[in-house]
Amino acid sequence: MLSKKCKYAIHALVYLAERYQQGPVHIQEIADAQRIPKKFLEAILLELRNAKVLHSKKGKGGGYYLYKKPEDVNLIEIIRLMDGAIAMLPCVSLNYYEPCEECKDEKTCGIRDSFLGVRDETLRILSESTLAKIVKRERVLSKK
Amino acid sequence: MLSKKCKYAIHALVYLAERYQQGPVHIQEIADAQRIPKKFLEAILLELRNAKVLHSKKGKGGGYYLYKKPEDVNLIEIIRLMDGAIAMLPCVSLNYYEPCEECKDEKTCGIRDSFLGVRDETLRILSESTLAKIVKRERVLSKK
DNA sequence: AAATAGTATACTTATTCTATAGACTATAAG
DNA sequence: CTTATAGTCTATAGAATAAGTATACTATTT
Repeated sequence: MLSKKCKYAIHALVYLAERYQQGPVHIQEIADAQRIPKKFLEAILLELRNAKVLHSKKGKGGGYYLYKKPEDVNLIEIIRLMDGAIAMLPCVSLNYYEPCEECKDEKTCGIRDSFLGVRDETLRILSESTLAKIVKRERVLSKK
Repeated sequence: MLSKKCKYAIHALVYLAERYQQGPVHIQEIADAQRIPKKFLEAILLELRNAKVLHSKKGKGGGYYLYKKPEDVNLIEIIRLMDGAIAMLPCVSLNYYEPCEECKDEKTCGIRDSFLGVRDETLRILSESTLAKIVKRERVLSKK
């Protein structure tokens, strides 16, 4: 399961993607709209800013705004930033690889293969899921 | 990531699957072979026994043994028993469904779809991964 | 009867998650 | 140039969960 932090991040980013290129959005507005504790949201947006996904503008009329294009931010990137590894086992993780303590020999491990498959499919689906696609999908769904 | 408990369970079950229909295996033997703390393993095997995956025999010469056939136990079942939901969001979980607190309206949520896809693929791959297949795979791999 | 081995409950410890507090810094506007 | 606004940063507190341990009990086999 994704952490709350990660879910908050996704919702905040979708919110900002809906307002892409419409100027900075005040953090309090995002917190209110998405019902996210403001201080918690601050920490999240700060991380996203350090990862160059967002930019911020200080002072009156300031706030956060999407730096990358909505079609260039996908769910994989967000999840990795917030929750870390995507894989269900450390030994099949691309970015957070670690040998399994439990395994004697990775090469003859019959368990790995299944989880490699899961990781590949997860990666495929979630990297195709960009903020642009999510916003588009919401617009289509809400018009029905 | 899977919990240690879940990884231990998988390894213990694979160990028992390798010894299917060869009589009960003493818990200490499994603990030693897989380097699992014995007391922790007891709790795990007990749960698997209550779920009718394993049976046990008490007294001298007793131990645990696979009750279901190795081809009828898959990774999905084990993970569900040990860690709960497979899905990354509660609102796309089959067995542990809960509405998302974060969402206003599930029907117009653009995020859900992606995670539905991930869940389906994960389910497909892991339900095909039976203990029998894992054991077979290990035998093939170790002969190379 | 004695040894073996599984069953059950309770508890500890460590870690992570979620959330909050408060002081600080930069910017815009008057 | 002052004041209000709004983001930045560090620290920390409380709750929940995970991982492992201790102890007592019950059932079975020989």
